[in-house]
Amino acid sequence: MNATTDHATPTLDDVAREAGVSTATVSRCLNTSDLVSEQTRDKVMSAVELLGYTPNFGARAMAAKRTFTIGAIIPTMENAIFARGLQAFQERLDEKGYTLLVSSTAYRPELEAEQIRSLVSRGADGLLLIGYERDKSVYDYLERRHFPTLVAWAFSDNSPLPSVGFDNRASMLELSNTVLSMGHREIAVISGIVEGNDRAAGRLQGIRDSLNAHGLDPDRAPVIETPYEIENGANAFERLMRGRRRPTAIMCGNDVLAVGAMQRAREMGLNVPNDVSITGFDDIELARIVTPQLTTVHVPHRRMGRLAADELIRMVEKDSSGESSQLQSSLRLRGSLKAVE
Amino acid sequence: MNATTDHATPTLDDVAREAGVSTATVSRCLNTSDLVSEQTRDKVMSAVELLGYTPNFGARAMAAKRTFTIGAIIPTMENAIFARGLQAFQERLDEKGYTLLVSSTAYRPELEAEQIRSLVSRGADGLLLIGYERDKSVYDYLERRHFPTLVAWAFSDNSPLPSVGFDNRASMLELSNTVLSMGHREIAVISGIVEGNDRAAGRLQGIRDSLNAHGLDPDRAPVIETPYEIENGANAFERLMRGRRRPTAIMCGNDVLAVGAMQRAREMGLNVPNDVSITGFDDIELARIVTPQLTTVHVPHRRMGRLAADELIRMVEKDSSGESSQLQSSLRLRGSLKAVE
DNA sequence: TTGCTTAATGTAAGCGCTTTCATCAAACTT
DNA sequence: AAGTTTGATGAAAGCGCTTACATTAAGCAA
Repeated sequence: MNATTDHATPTLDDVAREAGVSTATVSRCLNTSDLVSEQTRDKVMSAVELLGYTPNFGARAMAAKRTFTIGAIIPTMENAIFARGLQAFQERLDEKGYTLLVSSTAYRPELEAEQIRSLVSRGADGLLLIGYERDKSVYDYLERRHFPTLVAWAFSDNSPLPSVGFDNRASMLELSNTVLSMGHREIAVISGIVEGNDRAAGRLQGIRDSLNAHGLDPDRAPVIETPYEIENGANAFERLMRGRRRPTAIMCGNDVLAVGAMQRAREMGLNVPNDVSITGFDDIELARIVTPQLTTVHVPHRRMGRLAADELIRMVEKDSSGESSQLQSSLRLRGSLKAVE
Repeated sequence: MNATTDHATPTLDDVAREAGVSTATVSRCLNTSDLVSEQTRDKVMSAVELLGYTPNFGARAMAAKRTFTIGAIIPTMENAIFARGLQAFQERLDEKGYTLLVSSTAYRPELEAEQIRSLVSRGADGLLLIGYERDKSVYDYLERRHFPTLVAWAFSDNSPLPSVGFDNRASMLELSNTVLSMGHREIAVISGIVEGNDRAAGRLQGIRDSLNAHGLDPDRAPVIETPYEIENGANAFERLMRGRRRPTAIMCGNDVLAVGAMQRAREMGLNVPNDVSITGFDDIELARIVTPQLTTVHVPHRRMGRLAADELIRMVEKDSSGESSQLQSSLRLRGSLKAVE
């Protein structure tokens, strides 16, 4: 049984034998090819080609203690919230010769620790996490191993890890100020689940601070917390509109909830923005697809992704112990928000 | 320097030493724990806990030749086309103790071969691919290794691999028949890129066959091929509507293109469906978010994902050499399609 | 010519696991 | 009591790589 008819996956040894050199030489060809003479390299590469050889990743990782793989754990892949930023993150990693491994917690923060372990055990060289709110034990685990880890989608001065993101509270506060300046006084909020999610909490706090600053009692504004799904936004909208104090503006924790709200408004025969104004957060593609277009907070997702990739690679390659950077968001005023008459 | 203050990742050896047993026993605890006495197991588990030990995936894969990991390669993660099906696929894998590794070709089929190699080298036990149209060398590579591989999102009798999917041509033919039966005679098509994409090709062929069956010349219908992105759908729409023969109905290769078309229609001041009817394919969430709602072909994505997971696991565990199954799609007639007056 | 440097390659250890096989004590047979 | 089975554990090989170190041949200076 020779290598060509053998059904097992070919190994470095097979290649070495086929090319008539040692395994060390084959390995050098594949990794540091300038250490090998051209003639030998050709021989080896032909053998690689002939056998259809692909290096075994696990073996390589074990021997080299390096994988050129970065892990990222995001709360969801379902909707587009993280898509653009992650795409940019990935593109930049690719450019620099790294591979991205993504996993999702499906918004169950308790799964994160397990997924971190999984990515670490798979040999990831570094890790991207979303937001800084998580169990201390997770930080301990990463700390103990000196594991290069970066936080994105949130920025805070007292994050235990370097972060690349924006100030969720301040961004939402700005939007809320605008809403109030348009004469709205009956504000309702459809928020993401705040527990374990600093971004959602920050956004909600932004609204409360804004109300406070305008002399309104934040505790009087109805708030519904619900997971980021279109259907949930729709249901929350209906509940709010059927409530005692009918809001003139509903501020949503993100665009997904806002789009759900708009959908239900249409189903209920309510006109946005004439009967009620609706705002979102993130400025995903969806925000400009709905009718009317959605007023929201634009986050520079692509830039955030690129910056995160650059910084994380710097950390992995020991050129940095992790620098944080803060990005600015900006308002996008569109048809779904209208001044009170 | 003992294990507790040591910064390196703890290994099986460390655990064994801490627990005062051999590495074999620790390994057995972690894998086939019924072979170990309760007393020993407790000792070992405490040590695992204490050290924060996580097995090294690569080493484990190398020794066990098994990873309980399944790879999937999809054309894009950007839009929601594959999201629902993949989600169901993943959920079913999870239930059965497998982990999913996803990578995307960003609609560049030439990247697929490389990604397959990457997943194989990472030790995937099986592979899910989308559609059956790909270079023969890819099939050879998989064949040579007897690598368990399943095709989804397409069904064809002569696929070189077992497949779980639906008949793209027949599905689109049915929709097209409906459009024609509503009196439309000036049909235009916004198709995905056909080359290297059997699903897109099948759908286009379905329209052509339908036209033919109705005594219309398929070659007279304008067709624009463009990648599946909202913006592209919008641009194609504009070109078609500014063309010489203005269509009364535009059939799109998927919902993403259709939504783009609807968006541009609105921007151009055209009313859907009064000025022009628009149809999609896939029935993703977006189809019911736009105004008017989109007429499209509903594909049972979740069921496809689950079936694919079940069958692939069966193949991996050698209980099956791969059975194909065909799913039925169904029409969703909504506001974006209207009969010609 | 001799000795020294350099380039190209080989040898072999070791990365962290799983698993076969051997060992040994305890628990049964008869 | 002697032999046999059973259950729990350990020793060590080997999975497929990378790399430190050793070796060899070639090139060069003096």
